[in-house]
Amino acid sequence: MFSKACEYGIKAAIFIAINSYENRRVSPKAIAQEINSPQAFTAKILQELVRNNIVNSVKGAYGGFEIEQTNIKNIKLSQIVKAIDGDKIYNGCGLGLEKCDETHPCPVHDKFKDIRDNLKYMLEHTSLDELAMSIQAGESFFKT
Amino acid sequence: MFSKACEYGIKAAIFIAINSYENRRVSPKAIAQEINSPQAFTAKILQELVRNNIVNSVKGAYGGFEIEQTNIKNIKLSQIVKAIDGDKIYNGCGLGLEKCDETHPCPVHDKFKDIRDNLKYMLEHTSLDELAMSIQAGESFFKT
DNA sequence: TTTATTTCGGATAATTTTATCCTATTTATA
DNA sequence: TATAAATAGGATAAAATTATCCGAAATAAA
Repeated sequence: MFSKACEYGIKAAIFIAINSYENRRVSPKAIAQEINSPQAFTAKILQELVRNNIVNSVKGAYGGFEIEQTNIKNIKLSQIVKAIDGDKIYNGCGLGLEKCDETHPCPVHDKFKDIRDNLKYMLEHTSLDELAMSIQAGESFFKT
Repeated sequence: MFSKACEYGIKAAIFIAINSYENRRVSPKAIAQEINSPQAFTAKILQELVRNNIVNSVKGAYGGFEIEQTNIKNIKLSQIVKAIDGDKIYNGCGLGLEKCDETHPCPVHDKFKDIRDNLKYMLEHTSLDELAMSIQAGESFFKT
């Protein structure tokens, strides 16, 4: 579904959100430990999230990654996914055709339509805030 | 969504089905041309479909790949996907957790539930026959 | 201003996926 | 039985993804 990079990116963003609500910046090291991901690779993905203005980074002592508290509710899963994996997951063709739409569909186009629309809707309507809350409430988990 | 191998496998199976209805066996070369895929790689994927009893191969002169006509209606997309990509697409965790279920969910588990269930249902209820018919009717296409 | 801390970013390596090539094996037919 | 036509399968290669390492740049605080 998502690439590993994207999975790490989503989990990292959630963890940063949780800490930003507590006014704490977090390091790639702390993030990687918490979400169970390779640290250096996670750091690369964080750079990508920074470039896409999803998280903010502060260099130097007492620095780290953070998200402006007022933004956490506005950030949608779709933004993170798009920043890392692009939008092929809900805009691409299920069978890899370059051009695939109503007028020139692949054999599974119609079958996938609802699923892809639902996926897109879900990603565009799920906020980082929701996900952070469920972790904080102990209702969901980063690691198995 | 699917791997390239799986995309090729699905398209190949559809093309074989169409030809099997006409009592024609097809070669990896003909398949690759029709579905726009690399021939040798496609041949590997065909072997996998043969091993999973989804298509039948006949070696030697006048040989090729075929599917028993009476089976075409019974073969579901889920069988092809499972043979090539496994079932992680609808049984795996959206964030890559080894163990992720109702009692120990990842942050997006609930959000993905309906989507994955719908995907699973669709794959399990879409037959090769349907897809072959839509191609034959000129209602869908293998290439862009 | 120096030092310690921290992210940034380039280089590289490992792994997986995708793709190619070549030979062995099988089989129908002449 | 010999031959031509096919698939099977092993060995590689290429490309993409995942992962690691290290020095440069930035920054807060002593």
